[in-house]
Amino acid sequence: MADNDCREHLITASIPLFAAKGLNGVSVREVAAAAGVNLSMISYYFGGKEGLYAAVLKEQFAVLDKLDELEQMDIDTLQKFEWYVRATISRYRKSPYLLRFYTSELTTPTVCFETIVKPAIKKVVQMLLETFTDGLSHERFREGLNPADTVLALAGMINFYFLLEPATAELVDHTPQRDEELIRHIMDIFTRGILK
Amino acid sequence: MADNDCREHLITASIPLFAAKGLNGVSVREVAAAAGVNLSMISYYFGGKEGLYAAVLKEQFAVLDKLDELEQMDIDTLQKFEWYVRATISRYRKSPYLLRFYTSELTTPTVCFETIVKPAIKKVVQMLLETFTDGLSHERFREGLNPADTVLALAGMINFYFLLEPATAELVDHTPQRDEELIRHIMDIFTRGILK
DNA sequence: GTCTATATTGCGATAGAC
DNA sequence: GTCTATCGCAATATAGAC
Repeated sequence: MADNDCREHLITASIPLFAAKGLNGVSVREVAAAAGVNLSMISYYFGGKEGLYAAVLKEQFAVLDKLDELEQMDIDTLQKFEWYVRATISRYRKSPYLLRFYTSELTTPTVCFETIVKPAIKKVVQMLLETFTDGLSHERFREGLNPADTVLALAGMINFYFLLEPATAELVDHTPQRDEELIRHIMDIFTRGILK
Repeated sequence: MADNDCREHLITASIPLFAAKGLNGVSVREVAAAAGVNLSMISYYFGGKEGLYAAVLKEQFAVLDKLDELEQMDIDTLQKFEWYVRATISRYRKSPYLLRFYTSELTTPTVCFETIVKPAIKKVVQMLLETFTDGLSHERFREGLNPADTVLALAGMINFYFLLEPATAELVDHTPQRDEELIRHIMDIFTRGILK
């Protein structure tokens, strides 16, 4: 195996395993076999199983950095929210394991929660809060809206839809073909919900 | 230890442990110590660790049965949705580990997912779908609403708020004192979002 | 029903050869 | 860098005494 292909193979192979079974549900032997790599390479490259898991999480959450663009965009607040919804959905489509790591860390946190996951979530929420308060002055939002409740409501509508997929696949069509309809639907409820 | 106090002690002590660390993150020794009970009692009463976990999940999800009342209530559709929101929040307050089992099973399912969790979730979603379609004829809902997207949006707003608590506690006030404000806020967005 | 003691398996990590 | 072989430990489960 040339150079540190090993390293990449281990990360790639362990993503679906960690996502499906969690840190404790996966053994180093299992990961090594899936990666087609010797068991000892995990300690060599990552210092152990937890190190590999941390590397996976770091890579998974790196995609959230793109959300920074939102601040400098020259569009109105509601368009920014729609951009967030659209970016979130496209992120979950491209990175189908991200939400699992997200919620797995929220419910059964590892050491990575404080260092990687919590900061990432706080950053997103904070960005949404700023977007909302920025828009308060020149948008026609109705009175009495609580900023936190408002942005969490929007985030909840999208994220929960994907979170529930394993349980509702037979009840609700979760295919990407419906994504545009879903976006319009969520934005319709949200927009009518917060405008005067 | 009188009668099968052992059994109860084991369930009670293991709830927070399983909720915080998942099935694989907890050892039988740990549970036995927390319950003040001999290790072998787990196999005696539950046939092993997985049996104890299944018993815990069954008990945790039993509270969802109360949602059946909703069907026979003689109130309008929007009031039914508010009752659901209110019942969900009060359930999470009384049973603070329920959401963790919920999401833990959704992200890293055990054998209990198919037998306990998925049926429970489907039942709730189905009930919300019926509530919505029942209301379609005599409520002034706007045209073009997708039933599934609509009820999942409502469920998402509530559930996600609680799910994010570990990450946003410093950013958002999650105390029960604000529950009434949260209910009103979610219902305001939802109501404006779906009415004509 | 409850205990102790133990059987057995699988785990993560690494020493040392190449 | 990659391998084999193995160490030491912790896991679940249970046999058998009381």
